[in-house]
Amino acid sequence: MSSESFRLTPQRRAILDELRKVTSHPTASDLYEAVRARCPNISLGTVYRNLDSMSRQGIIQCIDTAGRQMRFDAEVNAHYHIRCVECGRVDDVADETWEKLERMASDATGYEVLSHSVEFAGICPRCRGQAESR
Amino acid sequence: MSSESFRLTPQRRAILDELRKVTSHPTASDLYEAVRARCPNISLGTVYRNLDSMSRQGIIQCIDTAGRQMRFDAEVNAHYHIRCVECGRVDDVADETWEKLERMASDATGYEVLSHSVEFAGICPRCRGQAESR
DNA sequence: TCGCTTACGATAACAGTTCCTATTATACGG
DNA sequence: CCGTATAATAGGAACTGTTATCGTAAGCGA
Repeated sequence: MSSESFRLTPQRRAILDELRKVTSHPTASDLYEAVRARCPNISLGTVYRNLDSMSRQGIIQCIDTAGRQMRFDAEVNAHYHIRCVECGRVDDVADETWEKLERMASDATGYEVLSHSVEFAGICPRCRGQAESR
Repeated sequence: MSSESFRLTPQRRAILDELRKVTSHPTASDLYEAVRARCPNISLGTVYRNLDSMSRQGIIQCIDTAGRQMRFDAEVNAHYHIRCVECGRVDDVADETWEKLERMASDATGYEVLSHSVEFAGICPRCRGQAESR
C-alpha cells in the first residue's frame, strides 16, 4: 500500500525551514518572499501547495484568523492567538484548561464540537509604540 | 455639521429586513438572493455597500469568521459564535463573564486588547443527522 | 424648482488562493 | 548505476469574494 509518498524536495524543505525559523505566523506570501532567497524561482503555487499538504499531514498548522489572509505555524499544538488589528501580526496566547468551554458550547447549541479557537484583537507593542510617536 | 446623513432607501430597508428576519448569520450573497425577491435588479455592490455602511454605523454586526466569506448579524451585542465545518452555518453561543480573559491575554502578550471572539467549530445538528443517514 | 449630496446599477479592478499543463526531478527496482 | 514511473515543479490562467469606479437617478433643503 503505497499510501501517500511524499518527497522531501528542496522547495518543501525550504518552506518548512523558513516556517520553523520564525514565530511570527507568516502568510503564504511572507514565506514565498523568504524562501526565494534559497529557491529564487520557486512559484507561489508551490508554496501554497506545500503549505496545504503539510498542514493536511499535521506537520504544520494553518491559522484561519479573521484577517484576509491565511497564516501558518510550525507549532502544531498551540491553539490561542492574538492578532494586531493594525499590522495583522499574529502571536500566541499560551494557556490550557478549555475543555469545559467546548462542553458548554456543545450543551448550549446541540453541535458536536470538534475544536475551538479564541482570537483576541488588539494593538501589538510595536504598533502601539509607533502610534505614540506620531 | 451634517455628519453623515443616511437615507433609508428601499434597498437598504430590504437588506436590513431580510437580515433581521433570520438568525442564520447570512453571507452577502445569501442576502443578495433574499433581497432580489423584493428588489429584483438590486446589484451585489449595493448589498456590500449597505452592509458595510450599516456595520460602520453599528446598526448591524459583521462576523469575520474563519471561513472564506464574511457573515452578517442584525444582533449587535452577541459575541460568541459556533460554525459548522460542513455547511458553514454560524450560530450563537450565549454567555458572558469574559473580561478576565482579555486581561489574561493582555498580561501574557503585552498587547492592548480591544476585543476578542471565541469561535467553536463543529457539526450542526442538521448536518449530523444527514451524516448519520448516509 | 434648482442644485447638492447620497445612492444606485453595472461593471471593472483587485487580492488571495486554487487549478491547469507541460516539464523536471526524485525515489526506487533491477 | 541506470531506467522508469510518477510526484512535484514553474508559470500562468482562472476563480472567488470583495471593493472601487463611473455615469445616472433620486431625495432633500433653500
